[in-house]
Amino acid sequence: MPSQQRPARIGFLLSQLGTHAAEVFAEQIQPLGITLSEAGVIRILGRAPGMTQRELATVLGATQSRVVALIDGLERKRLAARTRSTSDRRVQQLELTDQGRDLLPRLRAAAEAQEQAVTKGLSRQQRADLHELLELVAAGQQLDLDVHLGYRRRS
Amino acid sequence: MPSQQRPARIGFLLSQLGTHAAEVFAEQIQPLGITLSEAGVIRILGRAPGMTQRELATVLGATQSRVVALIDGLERKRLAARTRSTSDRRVQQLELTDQGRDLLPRLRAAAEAQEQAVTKGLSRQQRADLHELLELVAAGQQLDLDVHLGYRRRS
DNA sequence: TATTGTTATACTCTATAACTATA
DNA sequence: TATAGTTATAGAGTATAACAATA
Repeated sequence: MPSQQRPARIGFLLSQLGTHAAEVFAEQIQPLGITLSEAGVIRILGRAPGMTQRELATVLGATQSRVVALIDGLERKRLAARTRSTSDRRVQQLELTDQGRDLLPRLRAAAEAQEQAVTKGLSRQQRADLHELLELVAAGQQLDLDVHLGYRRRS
Repeated sequence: MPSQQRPARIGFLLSQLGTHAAEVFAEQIQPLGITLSEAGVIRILGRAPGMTQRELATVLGATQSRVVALIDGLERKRLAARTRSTSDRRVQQLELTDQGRDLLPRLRAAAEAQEQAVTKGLSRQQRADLHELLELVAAGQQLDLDVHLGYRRRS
């Protein structure tokens, strides 16, 4: 029997299960040779090719210098590429390479595997209920579900 | 309309809402002058005074050197104290100071405020359902609900 | 020899600010 | 002047490994 005196709160459970879910996903993508942050960028660029670095920074909630480092890494891995915009030569437009695009289905498969692992032991109905309630919580928090915030967690 | 093509999965929602919940809690404790990690340590020491550094490392899933830094910080803030064990002088036993113990009710209040903020917009019944489902997920993942894992999230 | 804690060191993620090239 | 991106630098948090004191 642990020393827990009262039942864990929803906020605490969310925080802990969220960390756990991210760890499970990180394990799934580990064979792909990319980090969680990189996976997030690849997913975003897969959906919105041609995005500028500043736009990506806004979507991620990250600084521009962080985006520079992130794209540097993806370029080194030949997964993304920068192109100077012809209309405004200050701007870098971002694209996935063919190799980067090849990762998209593998990221979806990893997400599916994570989903199975995390909801292990829940019935189909329980999964549906949980999904609905989490969407409801997200709606109440005005969160943009299109963005992965995991890496922004602070100490 | 965002570019989301399919509904967010439970794993993704958990990860994102978990980060958000942690951020909300971090805001709540910010006036207390402690970090999330420190709040976790204070909570643990409040429940299990006399714990050794190695035990704390195990509970946190952190390294011993991380615990050294963590306790150094709490000692500097006069919130925790080390005492050499008389039976085994290699061991440091950890205690909260009076000042550290004074934080316990304030941490509980912060957790309560977080809970209200995160579950805003849910009915009493929906909160109960969500709580039950999250406990079920946690049980399936063999997580120790006594420990805050947030700071272990990797990139 | 083994264990507890500590220190030294390094790597990643993050942020701020100074800098460049363009506009 | 203002903006997009870059570089330099610094501060957390994390990990590993070498070390000191004690068992």
